[in-house]
Amino acid sequence: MTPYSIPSRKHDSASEELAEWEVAVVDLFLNAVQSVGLPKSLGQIYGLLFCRDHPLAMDEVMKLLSISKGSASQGLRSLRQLGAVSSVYAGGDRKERFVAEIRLRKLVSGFLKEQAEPHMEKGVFRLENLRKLLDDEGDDVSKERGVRREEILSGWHRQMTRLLPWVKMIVGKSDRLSKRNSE
Amino acid sequence: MTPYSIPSRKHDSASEELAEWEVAVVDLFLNAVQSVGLPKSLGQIYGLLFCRDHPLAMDEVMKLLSISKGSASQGLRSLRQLGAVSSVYAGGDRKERFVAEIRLRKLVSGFLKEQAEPHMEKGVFRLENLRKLLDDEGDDVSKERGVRREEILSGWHRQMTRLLPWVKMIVGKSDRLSKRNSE
DNA sequence: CAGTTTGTTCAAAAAAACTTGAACAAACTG
DNA sequence: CAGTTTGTTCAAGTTTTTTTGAACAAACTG
Repeated sequence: MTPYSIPSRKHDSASEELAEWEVAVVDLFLNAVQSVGLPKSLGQIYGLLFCRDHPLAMDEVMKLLSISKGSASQGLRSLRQLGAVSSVYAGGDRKERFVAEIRLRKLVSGFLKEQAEPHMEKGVFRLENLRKLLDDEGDDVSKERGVRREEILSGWHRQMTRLLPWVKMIVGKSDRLSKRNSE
Repeated sequence: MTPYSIPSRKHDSASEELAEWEVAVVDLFLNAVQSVGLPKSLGQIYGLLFCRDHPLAMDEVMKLLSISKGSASQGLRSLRQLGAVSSVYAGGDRKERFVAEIRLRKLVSGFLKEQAEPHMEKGVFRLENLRKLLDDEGDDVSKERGVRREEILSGWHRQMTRLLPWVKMIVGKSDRLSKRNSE
């Protein structure tokens, strides 16, 4: 377009706009997180940090992704809670800066701990409640049917509870094999 | 409330209202499906069918759950596509009736096939696109960084691809152990 | 066939989820 | 301390998703 190549001073960390491939990565994560039911700004932010070698501060994230202060703040908090980013206070600077966690094992186990496990716990209470309702059920035919259903659900719950550790283990293993271990 | 207990003739299949425990089960599934990113009407419908011993027709589902024709129609179609319900044409009746699949193995593999696998395939194309963009990247420093990221993403993709069969296997195994096998 | 039953589709309405930005708080700085 | 920088919160606005119901199609029925 312009006769001379775009000037835009590049400092790697914190250039003013994203490289084309970075846009593609951000978009990739945007889609990926939506598929597991997380807000897309989480994906954008994580994707950006994933691309960079050096920590970014919140205002840089806002500018590079053109998102609001609120989204950036809340998004970074959620990502930290998921264990997907960690913050560092580097440089003489007072700013908090963020880096992406890139060990799949950590990402998966953080996701499971924050998303799956709470659901499993809620499930325990729902099953307890169900048993209580069945105790009170007057109609014997209905009650018998309900008891059978409760047994099935309890079985499912037990099986899902068993599955989670395996998922962590399998992902962790491959992670360890694919590169030299870093933890 | 009323001096005499509610009359409501009960025929098990297709009584006019849900037992208290059935409401609890419907609500349980409503929450469960939302946690995996599916519309809540899917959970309600599945939950209702899960409770019943006999197939229900669409109009019965609509009435029992107070949902619209459109929701029932679309919901049942999605559930069938996921392999979570199957339809039967029983009785002299021309109506299509539905029963819930209650083998966890089937439910999980249906979910993975319809939800997870399409995402994994899309991932292949995204990675291809990323490599193409990196070929075109002019800035050598940025390109080098991008290539490293692409390697990480490819590794993740490979690992997730490996995980899926294990999930099916583990759930399938426990399923087989917990009750006599039925397939 | 005219009428009935059964089920699908899709535009519009409703509900849910996400984002924004202004107001606020906290911590530093000169 | 008055001023600045950094970050959080939340009500209001926007966008996305889901639900509704009326119109339509298909298949049977007398």
